[in-house]
Amino acid sequence: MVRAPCCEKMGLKKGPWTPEEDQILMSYIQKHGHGNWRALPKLAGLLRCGKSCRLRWINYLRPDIKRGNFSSEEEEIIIKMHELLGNRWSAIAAKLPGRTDNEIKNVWHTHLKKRLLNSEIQKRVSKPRIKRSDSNSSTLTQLEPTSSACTTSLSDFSSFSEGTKNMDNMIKSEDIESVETIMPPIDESFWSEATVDYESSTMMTSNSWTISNELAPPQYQFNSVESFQQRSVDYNGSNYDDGMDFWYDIFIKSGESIELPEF
DNA sequence: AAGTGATGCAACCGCACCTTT
DNA sequence: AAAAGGTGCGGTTGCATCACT
Repeated sequence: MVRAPCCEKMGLKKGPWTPEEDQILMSYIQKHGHGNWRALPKLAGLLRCGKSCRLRWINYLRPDIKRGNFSSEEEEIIIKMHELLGNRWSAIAAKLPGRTDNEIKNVWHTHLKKRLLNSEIQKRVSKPRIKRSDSNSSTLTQLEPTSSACTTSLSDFSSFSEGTKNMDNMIKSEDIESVETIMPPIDESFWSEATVDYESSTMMTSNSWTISNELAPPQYQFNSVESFQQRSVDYNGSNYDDGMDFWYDIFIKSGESIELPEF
Protein backbone atom coordinates (compact mmCIF):
# COMPACT_ATOMS: atom_id res chain seq x y z
CA MET A 1 0.00 0.00 0.00
CA VAL A 2 1.33 3.44 -0.90
CA ARG A 3 1.65 5.82 1.99
CA ALA A 4 0.19 9.28 1.54
CA PRO A 5 2.79 12.05 1.29
CA CYS A 6 3.50 13.76 4.57
CA CYS A 7 2.05 17.14 5.49
CA GLU A 8 5.14 19.15 4.60
CA LYS A 9 5.38 17.71 1.11
CA MET A 10 1.75 18.64 0.57
CA GLY A 11 2.54 22.19 1.62
CA LEU A 12 0.60 21.80 4.84
CA LYS A 13 1.41 23.43 8.14
CA LYS A 14 2.95 21.65 11.12
CA GLY A 15 3.67 22.65 14.68
CA PRO A 16 1.67 24.50 17.31
CA TRP A 17 -1.87 25.54 16.50
CA THR A 18 -2.82 29.21 16.49
CA PRO A 19 -6.01 30.44 18.18
CA GLU A 20 -7.36 31.27 14.73
CA GLU A 21 -6.86 27.70 13.53
CA ASP A 22 -8.47 26.40 16.71
CA GLN A 23 -11.46 28.62 16.11
CA ILE A 24 -11.84 27.48 12.50
CA LEU A 25 -11.60 23.82 13.44
CA MET A 26 -13.94 24.13 16.38
CA SER A 27 -16.66 26.00 14.55
CA TYR A 28 -16.44 23.67 11.57
CA ILE A 29 -16.84 20.55 13.71
CA GLN A 30 -19.61 22.10 15.78
CA LYS A 31 -21.46 22.91 12.59
CA HIS A 32 -20.77 19.82 10.47
CA GLY A 33 -19.21 17.19 12.70
CA HIS A 34 -15.80 15.87 11.82
CA GLY A 35 -16.90 13.26 9.28
CA ASN A 36 -13.91 12.27 7.21
CA TRP A 37 -10.83 13.63 8.94
CA ARG A 38 -8.80 13.52 5.79
CA ALA A 39 -11.27 15.69 3.93
CA LEU A 40 -12.00 17.98 6.86
CA PRO A 41 -9.09 20.45 6.61
CA LYS A 42 -9.85 21.25 3.01
CA LEU A 43 -13.55 21.69 3.72
CA ALA A 44 -12.84 23.79 6.79
CA GLY A 45 -10.19 25.87 5.04
CA LEU A 46 -7.28 24.75 7.16
CA LEU A 47 -3.76 24.15 5.89
CA ARG A 48 -3.35 21.11 8.10
CA CYS A 49 -3.50 17.40 7.51
CA GLY A 50 -6.50 15.46 8.77
CA LYS A 51 -4.42 13.65 11.30
CA SER A 52 -3.26 16.88 12.87
CA CYS A 53 -6.85 18.17 13.01
CA ARG A 54 -8.06 14.98 14.62
CA LEU A 55 -5.35 15.12 17.25
CA ARG A 56 -5.98 18.75 18.03
CA TRP A 57 -9.69 18.13 18.43
CA ILE A 58 -9.35 15.00 20.52
CA ASN A 59 -6.60 16.25 22.79
CA TYR A 60 -7.47 19.88 23.16
CA LEU A 61 -10.62 21.29 21.60
CA ARG A 62 -13.30 18.76 22.47
CA PRO A 63 -15.89 20.41 24.71
CA ASP A 64 -15.83 17.57 27.24
CA ILE A 65 -12.10 17.83 27.91
CA LYS A 66 -11.35 18.18 31.59
CA ARG A 67 -8.70 20.78 32.31
CA GLY A 68 -6.36 21.20 35.24
CA ASN A 69 -4.30 18.91 37.39
CA PHE A 70 -5.18 15.32 37.98
CA SER A 71 -6.81 14.58 41.30
CA SER A 72 -5.26 12.01 43.59
CA GLU A 73 -8.21 9.72 42.81
CA GLU A 74 -7.50 9.99 39.10
CA GLU A 75 -3.83 9.29 39.70
CA GLU A 76 -4.70 6.23 41.74
CA ILE A 77 -6.88 4.93 38.94
CA ILE A 78 -4.11 5.48 36.42
CA ILE A 79 -1.63 3.62 38.58
CA LYS A 80 -3.95 0.69 39.11
CA MET A 81 -5.04 0.52 35.52
CA HIS A 82 -1.46 0.73 34.34
CA GLU A 83 -0.59 -2.16 36.59
CA LEU A 84 -3.29 -4.16 34.87
CA LEU A 85 -3.11 -2.94 31.30
CA GLY A 86 0.40 -1.67 30.81
CA ASN A 87 0.91 1.22 28.40
CA ARG A 88 -2.53 0.94 26.89
CA TRP A 89 -3.23 4.61 27.34
CA SER A 90 -6.42 4.76 25.37
CA ALA A 91 -7.89 1.94 27.44
CA ILE A 92 -6.88 3.76 30.61
CA ALA A 93 -8.28 7.02 29.25
CA ALA A 94 -11.60 5.29 28.69
CA LYS A 95 -11.88 4.92 32.46
CA LEU A 96 -11.24 8.60 33.06
CA PRO A 97 -13.91 10.74 31.41
CA GLY A 98 -12.57 14.02 30.10
CA ARG A 99 -8.97 12.89 30.08
CA THR A 100 -7.10 11.97 26.93
CA ASP A 101 -4.69 9.15 26.30
CA ASN A 102 -1.99 11.67 25.49
CA GLU A 103 -2.52 13.51 28.75
CA ILE A 104 -2.48 10.32 30.76
CA LYS A 105 0.64 9.16 28.99
CA ASN A 106 2.34 12.46 29.82
CA VAL A 107 1.25 12.36 33.44
CA TRP A 108 2.52 8.82 33.74
CA HIS A 109 5.93 9.60 32.32
CA THR A 110 6.39 12.88 34.13
CA HIS A 111 4.91 12.18 37.57
CA LEU A 112 3.53 8.77 38.36
CA LYS A 113 6.35 6.60 37.06
CA LYS A 114 8.88 8.47 39.15
CA ARG A 115 6.65 8.49 42.17
CA LEU A 116 6.08 4.76 41.96
CA LEU A 117 9.76 4.14 41.49
CA ASN A 118 10.60 6.22 44.53
CA SER A 119 8.03 4.53 46.71
CA GLU A 120 9.21 1.12 45.54
CA ILE A 121 12.80 1.99 46.39
CA GLN A 122 11.65 3.35 49.73
CA LYS A 123 9.70 0.17 50.42
CA ARG A 124 12.63 -2.08 49.60
CA VAL A 125 15.14 -0.05 51.49
CA SER A 126 13.01 0.11 54.59
CA LYS A 127 12.05 -3.58 54.55
CA PRO A 128 14.19 -5.75 52.29
CA ARG A 129 12.37 -8.91 51.27
CA ILE A 130 15.27 -10.78 49.80
CA LYS A 131 18.81 -11.40 50.84
CA ARG A 132 21.59 -13.39 49.31
CA SER A 133 21.76 -16.56 51.36
CA ASP A 134 25.37 -17.08 50.37
CA SER A 135 27.65 -14.32 49.32
CA ASN A 136 29.31 -16.62 46.77
CA SER A 137 26.14 -17.95 45.27
CA SER A 138 23.36 -16.42 43.29
CA THR A 139 20.66 -17.85 45.53
CA LEU A 140 18.43 -15.29 47.10
CA THR A 141 16.27 -15.90 50.13
CA GLN A 142 13.16 -14.04 50.98
CA LEU A 143 12.96 -12.91 54.56
CA GLU A 144 9.41 -12.32 55.56
CA PRO A 145 7.57 -14.79 57.79
CA THR A 146 5.01 -17.17 56.38
CA SER A 147 1.30 -16.90 56.75
CA SER A 148 -1.52 -19.33 56.28
CA ALA A 149 -1.70 -21.38 53.13
CA CYS A 150 -4.04 -20.57 50.36
CA THR A 151 -5.42 -23.38 48.29
CA THR A 152 -7.75 -21.63 45.90
CA SER A 153 -6.81 -21.99 42.27
CA LEU A 154 -6.54 -19.16 39.87
CA SER A 155 -8.84 -20.38 37.17
CA ASP A 156 -10.87 -17.20 37.34
CA PHE A 157 -7.75 -15.36 36.30
CA SER A 158 -7.28 -17.47 33.23
CA SER A 159 -8.55 -14.95 30.72
CA PHE A 160 -5.22 -13.23 31.27
CA SER A 161 -3.60 -15.83 29.08
CA GLU A 162 -5.61 -14.67 26.11
CA GLY A 163 -3.59 -11.55 26.02
CA THR A 164 -3.85 -8.17 27.61
CA LYS A 165 -6.37 -6.99 25.04
CA ASN A 166 -8.97 -9.10 26.77
CA MET A 167 -8.51 -7.00 29.86
CA ASP A 168 -10.99 -4.61 28.32
CA ASN A 169 -13.60 -7.27 28.71
CA MET A 170 -12.59 -8.07 32.25
CA ILE A 171 -12.66 -4.52 33.49
CA LYS A 172 -15.82 -2.59 32.98
CA SER A 173 -15.92 1.12 33.54
CA GLU A 174 -18.19 0.75 36.52
CA ASP A 175 -15.69 -1.59 38.12
CA ILE A 176 -12.95 0.90 38.76
CA GLU A 177 -13.51 0.66 42.49
CA SER A 178 -13.27 -3.09 42.30
CA VAL A 179 -9.77 -3.08 40.87
CA GLU A 180 -8.81 -3.57 44.48
CA THR A 181 -10.68 -6.82 44.33
CA ILE A 182 -8.73 -7.97 41.30
CA MET A 183 -5.40 -6.75 42.55
CA PRO A 184 -5.67 -6.33 46.28
CA PRO A 185 -2.92 -4.51 48.11
CA ILE A 186 -0.25 -6.80 49.47
CA ASP A 187 0.18 -6.71 53.18
CA GLU A 188 3.15 -8.03 55.07
CA SER A 189 1.43 -11.26 55.99
CA PHE A 190 1.41 -12.14 52.33
CA TRP A 191 5.09 -12.91 52.08
CA SER A 192 6.62 -16.24 52.80
CA GLU A 193 10.02 -17.74 52.53
CA ALA A 194 11.17 -18.22 49.00
CA THR A 195 14.37 -18.77 47.14
CA VAL A 196 15.22 -17.46 43.76
CA ASP A 197 18.03 -18.88 41.70
CA TYR A 198 19.38 -16.49 39.18
CA GLU A 199 21.35 -17.55 36.16
CA SER A 200 21.91 -13.96 35.29
CA SER A 201 21.99 -10.77 37.24
CA THR A 202 19.01 -9.23 35.58
CA MET A 203 15.37 -10.17 35.71
CA MET A 204 14.96 -9.12 32.11
CA THR A 205 16.74 -12.17 30.74
CA SER A 206 16.00 -15.84 31.02
CA ASN A 207 16.33 -16.97 34.60
CA SER A 208 15.75 -20.08 36.54
CA TRP A 209 13.61 -19.33 39.53
CA THR A 210 12.92 -21.72 42.34
CA ILE A 211 10.10 -20.67 44.55
CA SER A 212 9.13 -22.43 47.72
CA ASN A 213 5.92 -20.91 48.82
CA GLU A 214 2.78 -22.57 50.05
CA LEU A 215 0.56 -19.58 50.03
CA ALA A 216 -0.85 -17.24 47.53
CA PRO A 217 -4.07 -15.33 47.20
CA PRO A 218 -6.15 -16.82 44.40
CA GLN A 219 -5.57 -13.93 42.08
CA TYR A 220 -1.85 -14.61 42.06
CA GLN A 221 -1.87 -18.34 41.63
CA PHE A 222 -1.24 -20.22 38.44
CA ASN A 223 -2.44 -23.67 37.58
CA SER A 224 0.75 -24.75 35.94
CA VAL A 225 4.16 -23.67 34.89
CA GLU A 226 2.87 -23.41 31.35
CA SER A 227 0.15 -21.04 32.35
CA PHE A 228 2.62 -18.72 33.95
CA GLN A 229 4.91 -18.87 30.97
CA GLN A 230 2.02 -18.18 28.65
CA ARG A 231 1.00 -15.19 30.66
CA SER A 232 4.46 -13.78 30.90
CA VAL A 233 4.86 -14.09 27.16
CA ASP A 234 1.54 -12.37 26.66
CA TYR A 235 2.54 -9.63 28.98
CA ASN A 236 5.84 -9.27 27.21
CA GLY A 237 3.86 -8.54 24.10
CA SER A 238 2.92 -5.26 25.70
CA ASN A 239 5.42 -3.91 28.17
CA TYR A 240 7.35 -6.46 30.05
CA ASP A 241 9.92 -4.13 31.54
CA ASP A 242 7.36 -1.81 33.11
CA GLY A 243 5.60 -4.76 34.66
CA MET A 244 8.57 -6.76 35.80
CA ASP A 245 7.92 -6.15 39.44
CA PHE A 246 4.33 -7.05 38.89
CA TRP A 247 5.27 -10.42 37.45
CA TYR A 248 8.00 -10.86 39.97
CA ASP A 249 5.48 -10.38 42.75
CA ILE A 250 3.11 -12.84 41.17
CA PHE A 251 5.83 -15.33 40.51
CA ILE A 252 7.25 -15.16 43.96
CA LYS A 253 3.82 -16.18 45.13
CA SER A 254 3.16 -18.92 42.63
CA GLY A 255 4.99 -21.62 44.55
CA GLU A 256 6.48 -23.31 41.54
CA SER A 257 9.88 -23.87 40.02
CA ILE A 258 9.89 -22.82 36.42
CA GLU A 259 12.01 -21.50 33.62
CA LEU A 260 11.16 -18.08 32.36
CA PRO A 261 11.10 -18.01 28.58
CA GLU A 262 13.76 -16.10 26.69
CA PHE A 263 12.59 -12.61 25.86
C1' DA B 1 21.51 38.77 34.99
C1' DA B 2 22.95 35.14 32.16
C1' DG B 3 23.74 30.44 31.18
C1' DT B 4 22.45 25.72 31.57
C1' DG B 5 20.06 21.66 32.59
C1' DA B 6 15.59 19.61 33.86
C1' DT B 7 10.79 19.23 33.27
C1' DG B 8 6.20 19.24 31.24
C1' DC B 9 3.35 19.10 27.52
C1' DA B 10 1.60 19.56 22.78
C1' DA B 11 2.25 17.68 18.57
C1' DC B 12 4.27 14.57 15.19
C1' DC B 13 5.47 10.00 13.29
C1' DG B 14 5.09 5.34 12.03
C1' DC B 15 2.62 1.41 12.37
C1' DA B 16 -1.29 -1.70 12.87
C1' DC B 17 -5.88 -2.49 12.45
C1' DC B 18 -10.39 -1.79 10.41
C1' DT B 19 -13.47 -0.66 6.65
C1' DT B 20 -14.55 -0.02 2.02
C1' DT B 21 -14.13 -0.94 -2.78
C1' DA C 1 -9.33 -12.13 -1.64
C1' DA C 2 -6.64 -8.25 -2.22
C1' DA C 3 -5.76 -3.46 -2.54
C1' DA C 4 -6.67 1.13 -1.01
C1' DG C 5 -7.89 4.36 2.22
C1' DG C 6 -9.12 5.94 6.94
C1' DT C 7 -8.55 5.88 11.82
C1' DG C 8 -6.53 5.16 16.27
C1' DC C 9 -2.72 4.07 19.17
C1' DG C 10 1.73 4.27 21.43
C1' DG C 11 6.36 6.04 21.15
C1' DT C 12 9.05 9.94 20.46
C1' DT C 13 10.40 14.66 19.71
C1' DG C 14 10.80 19.59 20.10
C1' DC C 15 9.97 23.62 22.37
C1' DA C 16 8.57 26.65 26.16
C1' DT C 17 9.11 27.29 30.85
C1' DC C 18 11.11 26.65 35.29
C1' DA C 19 14.80 25.94 38.63
C1' DC C 20 19.24 26.20 39.81
C1' DT C 21 24.04 27.82 39.69
